[in-house]
Amino acid sequence: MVTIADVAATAGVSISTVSYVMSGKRTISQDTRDRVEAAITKLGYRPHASARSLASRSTRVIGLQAPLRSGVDVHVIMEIVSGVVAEARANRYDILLLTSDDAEGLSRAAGGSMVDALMVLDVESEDPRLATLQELGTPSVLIGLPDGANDLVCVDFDFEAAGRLAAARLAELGHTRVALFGAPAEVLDRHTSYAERLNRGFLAGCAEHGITGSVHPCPSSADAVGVVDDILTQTPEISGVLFHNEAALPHVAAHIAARSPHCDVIALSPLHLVRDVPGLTDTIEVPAIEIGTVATRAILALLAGESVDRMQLLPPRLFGPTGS
Amino acid sequence: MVTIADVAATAGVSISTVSYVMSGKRTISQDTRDRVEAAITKLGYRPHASARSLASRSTRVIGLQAPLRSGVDVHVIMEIVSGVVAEARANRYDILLLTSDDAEGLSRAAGGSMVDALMVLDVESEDPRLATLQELGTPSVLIGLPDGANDLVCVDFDFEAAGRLAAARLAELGHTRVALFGAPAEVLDRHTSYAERLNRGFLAGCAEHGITGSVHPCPSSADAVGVVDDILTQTPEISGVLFHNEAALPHVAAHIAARSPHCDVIALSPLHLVRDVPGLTDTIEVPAIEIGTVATRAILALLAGESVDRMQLLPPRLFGPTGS
DNA sequence: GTGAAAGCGCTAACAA
DNA sequence: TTGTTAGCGCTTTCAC
Repeated sequence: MVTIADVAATAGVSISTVSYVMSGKRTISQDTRDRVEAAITKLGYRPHASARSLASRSTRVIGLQAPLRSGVDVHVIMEIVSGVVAEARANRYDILLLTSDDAEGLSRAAGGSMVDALMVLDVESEDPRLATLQELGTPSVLIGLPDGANDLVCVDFDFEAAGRLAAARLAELGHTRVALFGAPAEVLDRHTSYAERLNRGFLAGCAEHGITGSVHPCPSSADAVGVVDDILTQTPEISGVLFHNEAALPHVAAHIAARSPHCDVIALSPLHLVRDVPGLTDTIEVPAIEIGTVATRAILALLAGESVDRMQLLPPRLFGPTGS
Repeated sequence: MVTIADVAATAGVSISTVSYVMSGKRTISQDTRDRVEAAITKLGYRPHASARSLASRSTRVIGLQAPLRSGVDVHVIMEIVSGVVAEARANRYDILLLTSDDAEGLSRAAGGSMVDALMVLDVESEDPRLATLQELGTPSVLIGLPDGANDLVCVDFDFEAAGRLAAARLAELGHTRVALFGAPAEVLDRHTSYAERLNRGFLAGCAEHGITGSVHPCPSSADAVGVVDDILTQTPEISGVLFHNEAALPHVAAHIAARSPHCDVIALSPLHLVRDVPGLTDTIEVPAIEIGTVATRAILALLAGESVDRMQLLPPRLFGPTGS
């Protein structure tokens, strides 16, 4: 293994000079810098991450607790994760994946000094991990919006505003009886924050516009077609729908278009997933990659000791069938 | 921060004794052991991961390069990853997520001693990362099956056998003209190993049973319906289909059942994704979690210096509509 | 059965 | 502008 001492010897300088060339924390003469960099390249030197983090008390690793649970939208999780990884790497951070979605995984990573910061996805309204995060004192960012006061930084899509926006749009289209088909029952049972906020916003938006709205859980499987069909049959007045379940959308979209051609359907989804889905009136984008990017920037800001907004909600945007 | 010295002082023993209590590499008297463990608990001691790995020359971290690319089946990737994480954690290993799917990410992680081993998903037939892995000399396992000789350990589902099995089953059902709707064109263009193997096995199976088979790329979007429809219209003799595109399956399944009720459809998919999809004759399971588990066991075996099969292909299993 | 002490490879004072 | 050196917190020889 090539060590900093090898580089120093090859370049004919001391090891601290090599260290300072790499960190840029000291001014180095051009000549010295050149020789050191040449030696680094020649030897293929890579600093030993553990040695570095032991000495510098910083790992340049962010712990990411992403759930691989059922019912949660895999595409969205994947995109958030890829946004996180990309932004982290762009700032020379790596990602340690913690999927056991319990608090112990968080303490293990932080307590063992494996990470400089923690990011937690899919936060529930009353999430037991929050207390752990507070105690740990490790810089942390949540993706999601738990209830109650806490001084953790939260980043999320503004699902409540999205619900309102959809209701407003459906009212504008002239509908007076509308419905939200949303997360599967198991997600609501866990009190997943985003699902509850979307429901709340949608109903509030309906009230504001004097129209009647209802919300219905929707399974992610092919069963969704039957569920949706039943409800549209039972309540034939429903003429506008907000649909938020990426997994079920392909099953359902064509079906609604066929059975109720005059029904307007707004999808809440990452745009690329609905690009070719027929029968959609509009789409409200879930900016999944951006959520990951913004959350990561928040972590980087915390690590840099900068002040960070305790809550950052990305506003919804409405796109027509051909793109805004 | 609590260090091993604090524990030693509290327990009234030396630092090395604490270390040996934790590692179990030395026999310790019951009394000493009790006092040390009490001190560890009392102080909430967690060994510093970097210090440990610097001294022991082992990180207990596995680098996982998982693509978050388009066209690749997200559910399957997610399940493989969750299988990997679960098995790794069960053996006290953590996962460092490397998504930039280039060779540089691998050298960075291995060269910087951030990981003890590497795992690479979604290997292509001629994958530029293989040369890097060979040079690095880091214990590595591929999920996928590249062409050509290499001494890397490969784990995958036996897509070729699955193709054969599907062809045999369709022949058994009496069909003489069958088709495989498979991966999107962009996946084939990248020469992704599994797609090519599936095609090969399917066509070979058809030949073996004296029936005519054809293979067709299939987009993952809602467009799939049109593509499939066109082909079934152009070639009305097709009466049996093997379908391998999880994303498109929900769009297409009901459509085929409706337009061609006598057409048998076999899905190649993780079982839980097809549980409620109507109109499927059979399903060949893609055991995604198991792939992750088996691949991780292979890495653990390599790390333990045990001998490992250079190629481990998980055999396909056929399930009827109600399960096996 | 236990302790003392020499590193592991790096960073960052402190010195020059 | 550069070098010397004391740690960072642990593992593991060597010694008792």
